[in-house]
Amino acid sequence: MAMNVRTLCLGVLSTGEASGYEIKKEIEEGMFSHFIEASFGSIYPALTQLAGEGLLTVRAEEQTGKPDKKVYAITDVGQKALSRSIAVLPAKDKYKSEFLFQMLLQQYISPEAMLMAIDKQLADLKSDLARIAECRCSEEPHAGARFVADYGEAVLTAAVKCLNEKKAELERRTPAQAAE
Amino acid sequence: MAMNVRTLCLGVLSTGEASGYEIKKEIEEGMFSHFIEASFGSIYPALTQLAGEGLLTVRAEEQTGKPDKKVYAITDVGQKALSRSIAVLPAKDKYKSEFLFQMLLQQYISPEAMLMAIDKQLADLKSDLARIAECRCSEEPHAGARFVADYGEAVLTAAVKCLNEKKAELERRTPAQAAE
DNA sequence: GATTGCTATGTCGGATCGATATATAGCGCC
DNA sequence: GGCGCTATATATCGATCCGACATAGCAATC
Repeated sequence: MAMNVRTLCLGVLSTGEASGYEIKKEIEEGMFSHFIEASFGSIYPALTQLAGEGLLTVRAEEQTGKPDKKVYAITDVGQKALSRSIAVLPAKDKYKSEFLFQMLLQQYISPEAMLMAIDKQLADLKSDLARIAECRCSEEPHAGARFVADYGEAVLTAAVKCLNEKKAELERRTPAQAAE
Repeated sequence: MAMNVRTLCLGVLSTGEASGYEIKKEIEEGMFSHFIEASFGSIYPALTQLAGEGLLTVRAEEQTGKPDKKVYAITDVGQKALSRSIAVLPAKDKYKSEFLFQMLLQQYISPEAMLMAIDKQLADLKSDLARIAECRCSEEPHAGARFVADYGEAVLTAAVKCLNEKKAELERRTPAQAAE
């Protein structure tokens, strides 16, 4: 599956027209946020390229009180290219975690630093869970959105549960530092 | 936390000396594999650079039946640099999934293609779980390794459970294709 | 009226990936 | 014997992508 920023933009635009800025927001806050990332430095060039190839149309929209924006919409050619891309068996998930790197090498840090890292991880996980709950309410729930929300919720909930256990265990062993 | 290939190499080498090739294997098969990735194209330059800066030592080792290898070992300076790096609060986890991208846009693919993707994802998750179980046995279990193994197991098990439910639900709704 | 924050587009250096090249050796296979 | 495949081992290089920065208009707050 050719999963690059091009395909990502086509995917977001298949749910409705949007500007580059709005695509970034969708990637950061919307349903796509749970399993994908992309920066402006790759989104804007990709949009320009896709529009040049006829997979997207551009429309300049003037706004009052805000800067003008370029609204992109997917074309039939673009939709077909997207369908072709997602018909291929997906590649394996990629997961990168500085947190687990730190936990694996915990022998080199203090118990306090470890507790702080765990608390930060718990906060991150919970904010992700909250975002999923928010998406469930705000967007009309089609099958795809429900699938992703359920999967994300299951995984994040399991992570939170495991971390709470680890934290309790750690506080039992170092009771002096447990009083935050 | 400055989490780049340099820090990654220092982290792997803090568990014992190794060649570039062995570091790659550790990243692919060992304890680090669950939350980190790096290619030869970034590992080899990083090792050369780190050795040039005195954070690593190099030793050419001749082997019979195999090509010679350069064995790298971490120095005191390197160990201190590693400790400084991991003392910082970790950045947020990064998770990229072509699978969930496909599931979110499932309206554009056939139920059969969806089932195949789910089966592949299940196979990937189970092979990851098997790898964790293997690491638990083969390596001597220190606190860090147990932490990472427990966390990974919790998350992957939850994902498998969720996917099995989704698959059963899908097969109830499309019983014609369910007979594989 | 100054600073901060949000919307919006874009560029650019550097980090990283993925494919490829090179070389040696073992193993099965017909 | 030769052929392909796999494994060990190092290295390079183009394409991709991130992260930081630049720019700019307008709103709100202080």
